[in-house]
Amino acid sequence: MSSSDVTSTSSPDIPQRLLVIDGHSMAFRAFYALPPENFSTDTGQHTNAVYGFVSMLIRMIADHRPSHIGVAFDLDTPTFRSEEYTEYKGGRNKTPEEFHGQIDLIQKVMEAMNIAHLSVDGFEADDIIATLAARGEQAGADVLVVSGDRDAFQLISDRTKVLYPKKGISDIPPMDGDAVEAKYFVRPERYSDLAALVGETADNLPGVPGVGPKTAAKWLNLYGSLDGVLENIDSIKGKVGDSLRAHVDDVKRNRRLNELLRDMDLPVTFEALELSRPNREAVEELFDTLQFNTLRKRLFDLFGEEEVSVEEEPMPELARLSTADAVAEWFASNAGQNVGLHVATAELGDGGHDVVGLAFAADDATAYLDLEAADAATEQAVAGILGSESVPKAVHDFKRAYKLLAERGLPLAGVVDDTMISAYLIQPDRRSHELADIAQVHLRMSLEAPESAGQGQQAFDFGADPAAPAVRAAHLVNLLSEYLAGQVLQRGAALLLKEMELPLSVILADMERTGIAVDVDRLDELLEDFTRTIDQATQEAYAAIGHEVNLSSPKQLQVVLFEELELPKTKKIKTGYTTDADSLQDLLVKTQHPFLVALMAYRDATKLRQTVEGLRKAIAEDGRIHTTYAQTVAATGRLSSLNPNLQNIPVRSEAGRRIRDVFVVGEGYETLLTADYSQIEMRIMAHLSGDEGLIQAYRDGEDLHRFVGSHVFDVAPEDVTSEMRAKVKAMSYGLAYGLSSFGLSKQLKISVDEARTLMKEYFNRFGAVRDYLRGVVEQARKDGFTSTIEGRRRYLPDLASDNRQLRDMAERAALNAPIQGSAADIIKRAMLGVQQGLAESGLKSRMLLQVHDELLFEVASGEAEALEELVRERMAAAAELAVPLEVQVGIGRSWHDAGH
DNA sequence: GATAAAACGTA
DNA sequence: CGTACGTTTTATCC
Repeated sequence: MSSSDVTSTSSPDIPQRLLVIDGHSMAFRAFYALPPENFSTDTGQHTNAVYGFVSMLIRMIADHRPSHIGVAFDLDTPTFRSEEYTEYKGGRNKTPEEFHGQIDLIQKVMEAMNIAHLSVDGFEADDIIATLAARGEQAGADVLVVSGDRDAFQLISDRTKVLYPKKGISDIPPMDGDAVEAKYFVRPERYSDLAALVGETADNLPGVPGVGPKTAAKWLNLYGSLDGVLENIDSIKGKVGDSLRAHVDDVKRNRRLNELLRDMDLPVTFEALELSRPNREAVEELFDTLQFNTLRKRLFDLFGEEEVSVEEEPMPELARLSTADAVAEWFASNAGQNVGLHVATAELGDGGHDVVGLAFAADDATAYLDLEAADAATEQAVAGILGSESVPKAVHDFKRAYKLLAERGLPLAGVVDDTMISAYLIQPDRRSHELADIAQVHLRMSLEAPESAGQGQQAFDFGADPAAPAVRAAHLVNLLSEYLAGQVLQRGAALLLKEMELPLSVILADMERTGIAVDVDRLDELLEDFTRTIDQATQEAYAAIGHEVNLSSPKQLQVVLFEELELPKTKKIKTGYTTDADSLQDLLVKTQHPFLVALMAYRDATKLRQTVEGLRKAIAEDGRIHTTYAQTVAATGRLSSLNPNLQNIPVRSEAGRRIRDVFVVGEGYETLLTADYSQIEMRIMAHLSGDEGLIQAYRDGEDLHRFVGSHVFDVAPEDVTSEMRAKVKAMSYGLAYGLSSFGLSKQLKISVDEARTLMKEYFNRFGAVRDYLRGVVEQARKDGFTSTIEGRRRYLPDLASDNRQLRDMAERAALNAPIQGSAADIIKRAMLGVQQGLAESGLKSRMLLQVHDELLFEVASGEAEALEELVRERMAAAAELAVPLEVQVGIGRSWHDAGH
């Protein structure tokens, strides 16, 4: 049996999730987000709300993957609420002219998409929503209500959450009971009571003057409910008590009106809300008249990607581990096998995550441990399991799990597989290695548990209980680990996984947790400085052209440069002509126009300010910046750094280096120490090519570029000019990237002929390099992959593509991957060696950052000399090449000082 | 409101 | 028409 993602019909094997949307609320949101003047058809019908609505809907379906959807709309006719209270929802502004007709159009789109929409005379959309949500719950589905109306909070339960859009609908966590309580100090069941007391301006329902959520919540929590408050109304003291007594009728009325009906007599069943595929023809026709073109593709892409799921074995029965004995027993009875582990988390208000439980999956058994409910003995027992090297575990995203557990004081060791890393080693070019994706790709299984597999056990009820999804994840990790292990072995990556990537995860986790200290005051000074420079450059730019323009807008700059100033055209890009830094420099040389000078100064300074602002925001409570290293992103095997990216902190310009100077040694440590490999990629090229000349030059410790220059230009080494050296240097590095003579000529601003001659001379003298580069591509075409020195592969199917551009790109990637990748392997090995050395020697100094060929350390008091020796030795010993690995070390109070 | 494109910082 | 990344801002959608 197979089923698809969003189009699952009556197949019972996907957990049901109902999305209930407040149609008007979302339409208005869309309307005010998009300017109506930019969205209208030739007939003059505005479509901004329609466009925004559909755009958001697509995003919501993609994000939340509902099995059922219902959209509720209000009617213009009176409702039972306005009958009772004529001012209900009064005082609202009239809907703008441009909004007219758009609700009708939205409903037409819903019909074309086969999405149920409802409106009922005499009732509000909110009542329909409440009724649909209730029916969804009765049918056993999870419910997500999308509404901009706070009254919807009363619907929140174990099964129902509310998406209350602040700005957009993306990337905001749905509100659950805890979120309501955090914001309003009462549980969702009491929210309507609170709203009755406080009032709701949006509905024109005045509350008790002087009473806000805090006071209302205090009363409600004291007396249990609004009824309780009213029963004790005379015992409430003070001005607010008087105020309450004076407005008690308002409160009662508010409470009557804000209660949503959950049992309306609706003409649709829950089954009728089931999401099916859009009616393609109807959508095509409607989008033709609406003149929606880009949305069409997004919509069909959404429904186009069919995910196929295989019929699967039932998931093993779930054990709840709530005692230390239960933990010990479970692991004893599953001893000897790799256990899939998933760390269950709950979202914190600040965007962080908190560990709430642990799910385990062996081959024939699964277990969940609720850490929030666990007593000390149970936690201690599981800590013993987690920290045990002899209990083998498989995890998805080991580094994250390790950090999460560490935050809670729990260890994590004995991890023999990380399914994320395994998947990455097998397919390093994939953009996502998330559990849901790789489970789909490798197992054809969905992260969402088939309900049938649960055999009706409550254990697999996808309600508020975090156990079910966590156990499902652990189960998939268990299955994936077994499957991927075979693949990893087949592709010769087993050692990379076990001896490099897995131990590295721990090192990276510790580096991330440690972070690096920054001097906040200096950072703020820089911000001011750069801002001043920006202002000045802005004024100069305006003065040069006699009017204002958004200097950050390439589009507007094109108009200024190529239309107003009629400067020579630059390189063509999709949107016209480029205004990038290289081109501006060219234009400056050609025209000397003062606007260009000001613009370039503006660009420099804004870039620097952005960097500073980003760093400023990234400072944690401990005064340090904690980056996150991505271990499974770069296709070559490099790490990448994000939130913030600390691998692209400026260093080339003087102003940029001032930013490096704010990264400083932290409290309790003596200084920073930086160590970087000298010309590691060139050395790898010398090694891989086996070129005798290059190898000898490195062995003799010669200035490589001077040496190469003397051969290419046929002069004595001492007669190599700095210009010659620069050319050769650019060419040497360019070769590792697949640089063409055309590209070289552009970079060096020389003729293509001259560039070609230069390359020819180079290859005449260093023929092994040419042979190597040719051989790499040839071998890759034959094997389908390239390999680094450590055997890390990159698969390049595009080498066989008919598309010339794709094929050329793949060839350049093939040239570069073994070089960049080998360098990545070497520094990873160095990190392992250094860390081991630190542990063995008992030094207190610690590794903070990795920047591809550089490691930055925080040096403990008195350890500078010992650390330098250790780092030099371990980095140099990270690989056995035909040439020596040279390491440069610098020491200083800041990253800048250490590096210069 | 969501997404694509341009620009630019690093190795 | 040189590889590998991440972040920010603006323009676009009709």
